[in-house]
Amino acid sequence: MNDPENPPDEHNLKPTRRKADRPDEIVQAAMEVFLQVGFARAKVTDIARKAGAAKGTVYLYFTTKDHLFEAVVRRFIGPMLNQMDAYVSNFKGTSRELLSGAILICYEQLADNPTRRAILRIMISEGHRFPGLVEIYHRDVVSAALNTMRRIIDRGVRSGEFRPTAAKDFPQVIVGPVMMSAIWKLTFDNIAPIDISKVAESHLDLLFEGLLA
Amino acid sequence: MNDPENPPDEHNLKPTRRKADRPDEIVQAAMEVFLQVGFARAKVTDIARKAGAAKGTVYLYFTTKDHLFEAVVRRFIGPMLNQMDAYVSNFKGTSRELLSGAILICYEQLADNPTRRAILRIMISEGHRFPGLVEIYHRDVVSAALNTMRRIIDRGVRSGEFRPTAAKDFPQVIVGPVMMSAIWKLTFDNIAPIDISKVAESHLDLLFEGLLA
DNA sequence: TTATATACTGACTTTCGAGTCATTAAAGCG
DNA sequence: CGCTTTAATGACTCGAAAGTCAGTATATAA
Repeated sequence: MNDPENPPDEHNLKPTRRKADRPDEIVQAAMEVFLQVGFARAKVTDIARKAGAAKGTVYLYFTTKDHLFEAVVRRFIGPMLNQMDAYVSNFKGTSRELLSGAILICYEQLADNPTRRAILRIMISEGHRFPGLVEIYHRDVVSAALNTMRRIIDRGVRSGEFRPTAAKDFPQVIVGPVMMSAIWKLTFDNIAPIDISKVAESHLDLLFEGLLA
Repeated sequence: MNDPENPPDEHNLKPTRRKADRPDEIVQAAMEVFLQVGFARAKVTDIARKAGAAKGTVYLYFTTKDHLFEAVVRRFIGPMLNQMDAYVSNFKGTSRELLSGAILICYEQLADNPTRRAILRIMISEGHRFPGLVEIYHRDVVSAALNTMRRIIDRGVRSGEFRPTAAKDFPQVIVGPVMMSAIWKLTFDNIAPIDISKVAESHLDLLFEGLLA
């Protein structure tokens, strides 16, 4: 390919695409608009304007509003929880500390972060129209997080720190309050705001110690 | 009223409104359609057809699609958790049993019931456009349920059965897994179905006993 | 039976926004 | 500088669905 006498694929670098980053600008703008008004009420014109372009430009890069939507979701799902695995793998302390940390990361990643919350809302409200996206979200985010939880619980059980409970089979129970917090922020926060860090604290206490005296 | 010589307020009963129950038929039909396709993609014509009427008829009773939507939500929020209070008030057993029962009712009412789940989805996805509805939902459903939880926890703490935890201040933590189950059913159930009764069981075990050995 | 009021209808009007495309502007290149 | 290719534009088309209303059907009253 990089045969010197015969400049390889001459279009590669030279044209210096004036705007190779237009697509991402548009995706970014689209995310903001979807966040504010949801998919159905988002106008392509508005997205374009926010990206500093005209409507036609959007259709230069995305064939359809639906496709643009897909691109947005893929783009923002991607960098979601690489953090977690790294954290878990090289951890040395007790399983309690480990699980606490992991759960706190979940709060940070899902409940605290407006963009991630927006994705969640989108999945819930627009999900049935885009089954492919839901699948990706499930695999890359939900399932991934739950599996991490499972691993940690296993670690704790094997070390004798944790009781062998059914929690391993239903990590949903463990992260349930995180989901609750995210939904709350999305929906009820202007009526009755909650302090996520306090919720998290209470969550961890209850999770480990239980409610009984 | 059947005074022959001077018919009192002649409009009152006589016309025998041929269809006093039309509005409710329409609301019912609207709920079904909203449940299937969401608010934005629901067509008034479809709602009308499903109610066995023509589009014009809908606008005879509801000035706007938005108003119809409001009517639907109000109608279905209403009879949501009267069950709970009755249950709690005349309960005699241990607080653990009481709380277990209350939580199971929550699962039944929110996670198991398709209509209630639909309302939840609507609140999450359409909420910002209808702040009044969210407020009602919060007051009549969410806040009501959380307060019941608080009362039960208090009862348990006073009787010495429960530890005095911060859970009383954040009952969200306690019902979090219920919310998670509802969302799961709404969003991921065809990818990875869950058995709600098993989730509930695991939830209760963990809640009372905690995770630690 | 006729007159009048009420319930209902669905063809029509209007609005709105997704998607197109002829045109313009700019960049690269000899 | 022209010539060509590529990026971008926004006025326009077109379909879809909300909302209207003149007209029809049915019931009650007289």
